[in-house]
Amino acid sequence: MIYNVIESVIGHFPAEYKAMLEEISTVRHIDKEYTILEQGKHCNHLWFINKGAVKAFEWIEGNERVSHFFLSQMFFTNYYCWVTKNKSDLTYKAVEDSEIIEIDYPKLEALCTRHHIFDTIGRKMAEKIFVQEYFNKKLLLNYTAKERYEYFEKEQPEIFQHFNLKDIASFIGITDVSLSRIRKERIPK
Amino acid sequence: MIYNVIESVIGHFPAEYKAMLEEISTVRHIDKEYTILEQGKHCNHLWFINKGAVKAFEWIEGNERVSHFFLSQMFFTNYYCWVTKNKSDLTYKAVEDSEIIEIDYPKLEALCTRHHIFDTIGRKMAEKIFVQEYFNKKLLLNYTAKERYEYFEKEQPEIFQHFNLKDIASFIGITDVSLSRIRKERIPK
DNA sequence: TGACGAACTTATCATTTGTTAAGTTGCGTG
DNA sequence: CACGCAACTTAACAAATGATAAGTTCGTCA
Repeated sequence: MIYNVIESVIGHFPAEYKAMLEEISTVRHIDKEYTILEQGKHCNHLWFINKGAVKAFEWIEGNERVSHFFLSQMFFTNYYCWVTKNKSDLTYKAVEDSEIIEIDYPKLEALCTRHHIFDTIGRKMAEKIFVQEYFNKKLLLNYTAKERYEYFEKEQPEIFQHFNLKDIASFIGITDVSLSRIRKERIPK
Repeated sequence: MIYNVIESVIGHFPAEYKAMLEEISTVRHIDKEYTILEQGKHCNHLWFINKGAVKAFEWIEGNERVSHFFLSQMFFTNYYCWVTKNKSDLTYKAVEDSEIIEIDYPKLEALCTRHHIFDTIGRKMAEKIFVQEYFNKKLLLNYTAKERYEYFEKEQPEIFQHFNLKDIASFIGITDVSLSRIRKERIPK
């Protein structure tokens, strides 16, 4: 539930604010393969996944380069777009039939200026996004593909239940063929 | 000048606030190789470089893995520490004799709660740090070592005037020997 | 139920990067 | 001034990853 996630970050979230948030939110049921936001378009929403799974990727020389995975009970948006006001560098696509809450960003900004609590939520979320990016950058810089694979296998096994190995390979920074080789070498161990 | 940098971000920065900032700041002259913040210690400051150059790195299997370069007229700190309250994962060291302004973080936080303008500065800076990390992560994920080298050579040539090639190689994610090879292959072109 | 395609694996060879060690250059310092 | 050291390069070989193509498995759907 979206309020559980919010309250885990800021503590109690009063009913009056819940009502405000609901006013600018829409629940959407989307099919597998549905494109939520396309590369080159502006990002005007914040999303929350009630059920399902979403990936974010970029076209690099004809291949999808996956940079983010989002699962049930996660918020997602292109924070880079919000900060820079640029068009989206990524495409966001559902990999399963999903139910998402779509929150209007301009209206959310308006709430932020009028109610400090929304500002706090926004800041805390931005901090979480930063730490996530920072961590993943360190993983890419400091560890081998094999170590990165083993990390995700051990620490984020849920990913393997929702995304295919080609997308996971891309996320790790290697090809699907290389990942297959790494997986093979691990079995006799 | 530090105020030019601040005003480039938020516009006019009134004299009364300048005085407040100066009260919690100390100008320090440090030697080449001086360690400003050590891995494993808490990060309680924000720094601004009046003159000089600073690198941030982490010990990975006996090698320095450089993750950040900072030059004159730049702010720097370990933002990850501020967000998570963890001890520093990086060591920050001057690579030249430098002059830096050291700003007390707890006192800065106190100013933030009392004067909204400091909060705004903090948020804008955090956004810049995020975009920087995001960009560098994309560079690592989407481009080859050679492309990354060419990017820095073209877009950030100042780096080459202050940091040695071993540190630059580390920053790009390869060994100094590999970087040397890449540089060699480029000359006959 | 049978054909197709997506997901994944395997094999082979090319390319990139790492590792080790030796060589060169230039600068600071006793 | 000469010595030593740090920065950088070069060479030879090893290891990791990419690219291409073919093979396997399995679920979907006409």
